[in-house]
Amino acid sequence: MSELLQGLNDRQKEAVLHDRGPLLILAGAGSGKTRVLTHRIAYLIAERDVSPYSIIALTFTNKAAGEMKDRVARLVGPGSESIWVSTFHSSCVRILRRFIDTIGYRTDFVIYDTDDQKALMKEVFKTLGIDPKNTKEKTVLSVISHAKDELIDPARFELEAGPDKHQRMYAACYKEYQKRLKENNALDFDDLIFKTIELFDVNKEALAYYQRRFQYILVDEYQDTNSAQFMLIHMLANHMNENGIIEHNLCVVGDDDQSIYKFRGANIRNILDYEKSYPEAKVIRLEENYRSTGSILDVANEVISHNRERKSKRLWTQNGAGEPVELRCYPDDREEQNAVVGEIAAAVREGLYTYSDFAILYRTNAQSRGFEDKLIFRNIPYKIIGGQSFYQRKEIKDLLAYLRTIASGVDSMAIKRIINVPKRGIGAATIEKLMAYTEERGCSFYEALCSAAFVPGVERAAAKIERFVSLIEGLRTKLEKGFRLRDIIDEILEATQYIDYLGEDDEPDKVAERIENINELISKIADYEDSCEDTNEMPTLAAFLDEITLVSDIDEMESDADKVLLMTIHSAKGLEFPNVYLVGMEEGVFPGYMSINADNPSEEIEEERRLCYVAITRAKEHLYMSYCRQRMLRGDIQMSRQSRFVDEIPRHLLKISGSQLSRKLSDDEGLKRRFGSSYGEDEWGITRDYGEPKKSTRWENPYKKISQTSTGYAAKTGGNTSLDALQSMFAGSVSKGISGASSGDLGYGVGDKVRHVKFGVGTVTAISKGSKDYEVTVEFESGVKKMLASFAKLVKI
DNA sequence: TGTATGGATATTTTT
DNA sequence: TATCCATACA
Repeated sequence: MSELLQGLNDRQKEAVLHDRGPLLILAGAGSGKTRVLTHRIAYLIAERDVSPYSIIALTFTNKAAGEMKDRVARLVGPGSESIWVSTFHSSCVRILRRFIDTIGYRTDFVIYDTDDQKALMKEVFKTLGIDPKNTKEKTVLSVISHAKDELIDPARFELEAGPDKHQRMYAACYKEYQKRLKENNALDFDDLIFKTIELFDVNKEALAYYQRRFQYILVDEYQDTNSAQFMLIHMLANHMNENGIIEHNLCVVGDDDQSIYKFRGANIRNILDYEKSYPEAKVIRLEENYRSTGSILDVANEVISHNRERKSKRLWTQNGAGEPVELRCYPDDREEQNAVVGEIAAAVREGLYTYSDFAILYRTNAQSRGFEDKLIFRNIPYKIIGGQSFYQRKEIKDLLAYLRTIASGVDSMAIKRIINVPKRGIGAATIEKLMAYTEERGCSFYEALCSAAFVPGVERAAAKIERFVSLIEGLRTKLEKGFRLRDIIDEILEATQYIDYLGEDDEPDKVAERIENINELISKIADYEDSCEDTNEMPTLAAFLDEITLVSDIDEMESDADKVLLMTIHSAKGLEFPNVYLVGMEEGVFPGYMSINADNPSEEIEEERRLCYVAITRAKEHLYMSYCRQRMLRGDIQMSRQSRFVDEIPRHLLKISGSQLSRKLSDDEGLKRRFGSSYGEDEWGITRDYGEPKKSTRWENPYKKISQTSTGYAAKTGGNTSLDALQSMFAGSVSKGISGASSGDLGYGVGDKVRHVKFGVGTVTAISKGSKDYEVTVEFESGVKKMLASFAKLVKI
């Protein structure tokens, strides 16, 4: 027997051994599907003489792709590099970089992220005279995105829009938006898939080339594919071999119970109807779970069994029952946060677990805040996944915009982002005029910049623009000369004095963090260049930019750090943790009120239930679910009831709070005092009275008050001690007021009496240096005013 | 050109 | 409650 089959169960073996033809693997959570996929690939190569070159494996995340690549490499050894293991999007980029010129784009196209899309849509609104008050860019963009998911192009959208006013407006936006993307030689994320299909439609040779090449296609997380991705896969799989037979060597792996991305266009019918698309398909169910205890799986099975639209399946394990799943009820969200964080602290203190053994999962990002406060307060290292990702940070986007500007000749979005960052005195009015010129001449924005001197109305800014253009040109020359990318970045920082610019506003704390981020970007660039050296590839700016626009937060998660992880359930998909706290199990939170009040509640609730199933099955050893009697929601206190998903779990499967909680926390006086020893024993009868929620407890984040007055200190990084926080905050407020008073050229200084045209006589209390002007604080009789020196026209008396 | 401020607005988000 | 945006002033 091949050693590739060792240690696999019968079902898994069957999946690995399956020869030709369509295969659907229904892989329950934790059933070892990555193992099956990687072993299948290895088996094809080792035992069936399939060339690595003719295998493609498609995933949704870089993380999944990376993992699979590593594991296949270990199994296959040299030669595994020629297997395409990548995300849908990167695969499409790769294809398009080679062939997109046949559908009218240049092969050096740029990829627009959400911010770029929004900015572009803003311009579309302006040209079409759409009032952004009545219509939001985001709404239109999501309409367009859904259209693209369904492969509806602007022309067809218009056709189908009919007489409906809104639809017609969307159609107009779609058309204009697409036109502008093309002018910028840009594609958005959805286009990457859409345009690949368009390419295959138009350019049959290209399609035939890839069909011939990819004899074996494997797709991970198949339940999350949308219609466009479905089409793409099926086009590729529709290859007729030399005997005139279409084999459909298409192996898809997925779990309909874990389909949680409907809102992003995922079409659950793709997996439910796989056998309809391919009647000859073989279906294999992987139901043995290697991750969780029996107790956890019992709960998961119970919850998901309430869904109607699903393929029947029941997870089981040889792991043994383990500890029962616990359910807790807390008087309010604050108590929930304290209890969870306190318990983690206690468990680590006792040496039972390390911080990284714990994950706190919630339905909405907003719920992370409270837990974060408590973690900071107790000085527990943590990491919040999601929210603002690294590449969305201002300083990173700015620098990337410089790189993009250098890389592309026609992408205007990037230029507009940085043309006045740091401030160069090129304002909105100037840009407006340049845009008009662009429109008139049919030239690109950059070309307009180059001939700024001839653009009507920008004479005054022309010199400044020229300086900007020569900066970019200089950088381009360096790039062409073969300078390393890391040196180019240094060059940019140097030439623009970017660090100084950052220092001008924001608290010192934030500035330090931003500089930290910039350093991280530089080391990422260096990493990229080094990795290219290893593989003998030419490091190009374009390739680097591709790589990072297609990366996400969770891809970057360092698994070695000992930190408590906090994330939404969506982000947790595919991950596992020894101990999971599933918090906020309340009607209105989870399932969210949006799904409860949706037009098609049953469908939406089923999706939420799948989400719940995903959350439960993340836990390996312990699962703690909790809910609150009342919670602060959008400003006011809301009463809430336990989630219907909790109702769906038979009582005997749950350990409902009780003694263990209070015993565990006996050294935590705060909790003990508040809850009493019998805290939480009465969840099901809502009898016990917890009294009025306390407005402020001793667990309240002590910085909160201060932070509001000192322009909002917010600890974003994990592991800050409270002392650090206080100190840096103090430093921040001090340096804000009195520094930089060396301003002799103003004709007055701190302590001088001055006269203002409108406010009369006052005393200067502070002067601080802005980008190119001084900010003067003056105490008038009518009150304290802050003003820019050049505007204030203050006269010393 | 920058900032202060009021008003609207508030799931989830692999790329 | 907090956050994001467009608009009004200095």
